[in-house]
Amino acid sequence: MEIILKDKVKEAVQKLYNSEIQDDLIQIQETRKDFKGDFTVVVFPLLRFSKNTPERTGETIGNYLLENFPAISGFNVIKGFLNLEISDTWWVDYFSKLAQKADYFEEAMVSHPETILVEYSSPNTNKPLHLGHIRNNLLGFSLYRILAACGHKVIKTNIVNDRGIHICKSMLAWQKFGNGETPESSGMKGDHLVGKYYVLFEKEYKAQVEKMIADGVNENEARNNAPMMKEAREMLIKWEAGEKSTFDLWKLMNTWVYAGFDETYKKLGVDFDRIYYESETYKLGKELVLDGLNRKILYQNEDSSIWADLTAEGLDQKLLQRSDGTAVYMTQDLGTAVNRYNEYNFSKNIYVVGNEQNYHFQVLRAILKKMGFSWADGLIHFSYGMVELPEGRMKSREGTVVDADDLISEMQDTARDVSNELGKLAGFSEDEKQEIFRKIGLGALKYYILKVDPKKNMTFNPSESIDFNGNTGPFIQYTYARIKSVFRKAEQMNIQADAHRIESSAAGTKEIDLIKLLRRFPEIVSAAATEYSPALIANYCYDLSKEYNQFYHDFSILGEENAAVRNFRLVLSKVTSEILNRGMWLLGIEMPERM
RNA sequence: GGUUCCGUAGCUCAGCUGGAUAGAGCAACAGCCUUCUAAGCUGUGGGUCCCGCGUUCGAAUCGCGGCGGAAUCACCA
Repeated sequence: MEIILKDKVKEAVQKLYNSEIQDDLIQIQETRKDFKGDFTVVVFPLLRFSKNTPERTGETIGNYLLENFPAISGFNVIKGFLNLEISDTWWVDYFSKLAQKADYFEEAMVSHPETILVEYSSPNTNKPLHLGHIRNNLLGFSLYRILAACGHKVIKTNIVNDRGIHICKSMLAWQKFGNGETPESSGMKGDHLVGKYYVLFEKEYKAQVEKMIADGVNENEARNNAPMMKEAREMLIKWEAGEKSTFDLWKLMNTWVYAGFDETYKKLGVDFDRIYYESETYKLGKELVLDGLNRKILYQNEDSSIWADLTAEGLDQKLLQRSDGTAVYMTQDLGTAVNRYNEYNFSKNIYVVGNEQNYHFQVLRAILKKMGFSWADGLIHFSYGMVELPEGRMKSREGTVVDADDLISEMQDTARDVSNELGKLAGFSEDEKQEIFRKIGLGALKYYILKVDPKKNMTFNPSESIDFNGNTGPFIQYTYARIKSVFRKAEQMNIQADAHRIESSAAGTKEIDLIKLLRRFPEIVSAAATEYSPALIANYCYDLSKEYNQFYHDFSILGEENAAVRNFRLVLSKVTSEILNRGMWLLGIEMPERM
């Protein structure tokens, strides 16, 4: 509609003032709620053509449109704003087409689909997943769904950081203090068990450093030479050399961790198309580094460590290979990026990684470009903010890290308690109830996290996150469940929603308000895809739910005597529920039929 | 110190490429269940959009300069 109006205004200016005018001078927007009308033309930019006051110009253009454009049924001018009223017939006609559409994503489809890799999760195998990872996983998965809904070919990738000195730390601690403990023997989830030994390492290491400092060693030296750290470094060298016992232990502990991760991913409802392991890509990274050295793009120190000089790019010197010949994080990432490009020939490779690594990705891209890979421009760091607690940052040392598994089960427990308290779901089987509680608990958690702008740091307030009122996932789920309930009743009464038989006389202003919101869905999806922001969809779904709830409250649907009006409201309800369902689907949130 | 990001109600957050009187939720208070689900709806109170300057018909939005906060600048990942 906006596009048609734009053309019409353009035509009006041309006819009335005899001037050709650029498109961007014509601004059409939805009229604010407190004014009469549907669309507003901002006339200020047009004054230079009319050479007249804003009011007179508005009047003149308004009159022209009224006479030459049947969809317009009236207008008013307030200050410099020309408010156009669109006839109900036009709206109803528009809605009728929308309601008969099978695919609500159609208009959001891009004309040139791309191959896009979305890298997310990227866990370390030495720690279980926590709240921060949840944000990562939810954002990544949702981004995948949004891009795919727009028609792109999207591949979900997950690179597992399964090598490096940090892995050796938990292995070393397990060797020293583990006494052969396994997930089976301890009853612990594998990732939690390995995490336990990582913490043990840090504790022991810290104690050694402190002791050395107390004995007069300076801090840096103590950190470097503490026995635990030395042993870990030796282990890494052994591992890179492929020494069998080290390698076997590594493999064993990895299987524990992966089993643990899979369980958590499954609960969260996320998955991957292609999993990479750094243990498989770091060698390519090392080759690249050597190649770069040969081509004099990189340089070597006397201690034989290899560096990139990025001062010309406004960055620093960056280490790419240690003096002992082992790879660092950056080396691995160089390898993975090249590996992926060779495999998929992607146009974009989106990394969902926290903003603490902004610098890392700047450097990664700079090095790749220096090496001559022009596709490095397609590497996009989707940088999201930290999750903080009301008391501040999560600190593992203080035990304030919110564990992903615990959080998920707590949310479901709360869903159960609230539901029972409200006396809902009587007469359902225990399994059915569990399934509903699962959807609500997860819905609350996911929505709470996804509704905020990804790039901002966010506060995770536990008591707020389990609130099911207001701008929350369960509120939207509730709206949906309510509509479903209407349709269950309608079926009993043998009433159907018939999108082919919508009569324009049945529309009121409240209905048209809802239609206006519904029509924005494709636009929101496109915006979410280009701005990488699931939050846009979340907030849209909330607005729509709120609008519908008011509608629901104001009108009787099934009790309505007039069949045409009843049908109109039913169709409206139907479309609302479908769009809510799809919107939430893009966020990875499931909708319960009842709650 | 360099780089990046953030600063909107007591709290958590919206506010699209500049547009009319800045919006929700939570918290507080007051109402609404014989009806299609009250996890809802209605109302009241609550603002120096961090500060200043600039750009222009018009700035929470754009630019510059401050102030405040976060992250990062490791032979950690």
